[in-house]
Amino acid sequence: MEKLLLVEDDPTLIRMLTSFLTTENFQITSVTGQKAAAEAMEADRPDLALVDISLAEGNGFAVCANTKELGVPVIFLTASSDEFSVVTGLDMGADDYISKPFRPRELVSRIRSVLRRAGKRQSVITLGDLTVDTDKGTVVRDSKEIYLSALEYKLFLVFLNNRGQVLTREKLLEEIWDSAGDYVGDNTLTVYIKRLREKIEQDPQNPVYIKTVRGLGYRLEG
Amino acid sequence: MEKLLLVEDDPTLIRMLTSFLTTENFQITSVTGQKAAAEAMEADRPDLALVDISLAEGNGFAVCANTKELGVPVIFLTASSDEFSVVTGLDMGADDYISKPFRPRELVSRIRSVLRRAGKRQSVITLGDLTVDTDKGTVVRDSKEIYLSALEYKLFLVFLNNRGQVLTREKLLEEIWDSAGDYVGDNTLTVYIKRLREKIEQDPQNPVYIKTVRGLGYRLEG
DNA sequence: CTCTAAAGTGACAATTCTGTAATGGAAATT
DNA sequence: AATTTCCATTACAGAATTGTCACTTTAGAG
Repeated sequence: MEKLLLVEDDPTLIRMLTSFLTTENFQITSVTGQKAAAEAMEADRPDLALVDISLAEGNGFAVCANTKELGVPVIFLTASSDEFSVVTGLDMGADDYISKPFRPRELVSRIRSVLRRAGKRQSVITLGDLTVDTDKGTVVRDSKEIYLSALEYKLFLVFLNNRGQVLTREKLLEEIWDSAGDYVGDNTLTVYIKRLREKIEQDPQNPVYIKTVRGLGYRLEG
Repeated sequence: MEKLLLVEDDPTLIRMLTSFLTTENFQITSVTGQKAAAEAMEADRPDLALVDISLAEGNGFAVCANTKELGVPVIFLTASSDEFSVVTGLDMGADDYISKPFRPRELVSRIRSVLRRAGKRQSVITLGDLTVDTDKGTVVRDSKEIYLSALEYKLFLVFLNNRGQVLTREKLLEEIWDSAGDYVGDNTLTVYIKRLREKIEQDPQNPVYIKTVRGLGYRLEG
């Protein structure tokens, strides 16, 4: 069941949308104003945000910038089919756009369409002088390919998909030696970190990418 | 420079759009009717298709189904903001939708927005009893993971990203032993195909996924 | 400062990967 | 039917991966 965040001022519209979208099996949280939106975004981590452009406090575009950072897709709601808003919104990276008054069925279609696309990810990820192409399974440093073994590559992907977050040793062991549970020794991971650093870091002794967070685990700087 | 395919009956609109989109640095090919669209799709491999729903011969939805198979994103053009068309179009997997009359600037914004998203790919690919998660770097068969070596995995990715197409031995050698050129022997590839088949096929002697096309190369059935 | 827990390192066998060569078999051509 | 060509298979060494151990270093707490 998908969580939607509705950022809207008009109480009537909030009531209508909440009621309708609930029957369509979405879970709705609604907030008013830009600040509340930012907070809810952090706390709730919705799967998609519906944002009214014409907010009293702050404007919808600011909310959009915020959601883009967190990787949450956005659909804009706007009062008129104002070309300026459409162009600005889409160029900012909004995922879709619907102008009031809209038919509920159309809104649901657009929501589903955006959610479908949200399951996709950029196949090329860049990080400093590193470029990972998950489409080809390659890692390039300084425009020449470096060879990672199967497990080193998997380990690196775990970091890439959790950039900026601290990953505990347990979590990493689970992710990579999954089926085996904790059969492999705890130190094995340490050794893999070392090996990975030796391949991706300029100076493995002073890692820039994979930082160790003593007592907690490791974190990939993004 | 991106290639667009315009599928449209109205000559006036064709002329207008071609002229305008050319100044926006797109390369336009325009066709009339569903059959011509299918042919151009194969021959031209456009980056995006603009499809008018109300075609005289065949209808736009049929064209959409075709483009989806080839992985080409679609934007629908429609005469009126007819809710039925929007809902049907989006539920079919159209990437966007714009109703006539539209402002040229808005169309360009939508095109750019769709092209931006098109660079993304599904991170989970399913093929019969196989599931590849390019986000985790894993391959699962029958709900249990199978281990592919780094090169086997890369080889498999090349096939997955070119499903249904015959890949010559040369092309495959280039893709995987790239930097080395043709240093590795020709037979090496044959051996890798065998190894890959042994891991992903139920009956490696009678492959279901990786078919050999005698004299040409190999093809992954999709 | 000293001690201790946590993380890093180097070295090691066992296993697997990687590329090649030699051989065998099937499809197309003559 | 014989021959050629292309692909499949098997076998095999050298190289790399994988997991573990014993040991050193480092960071932080007392």
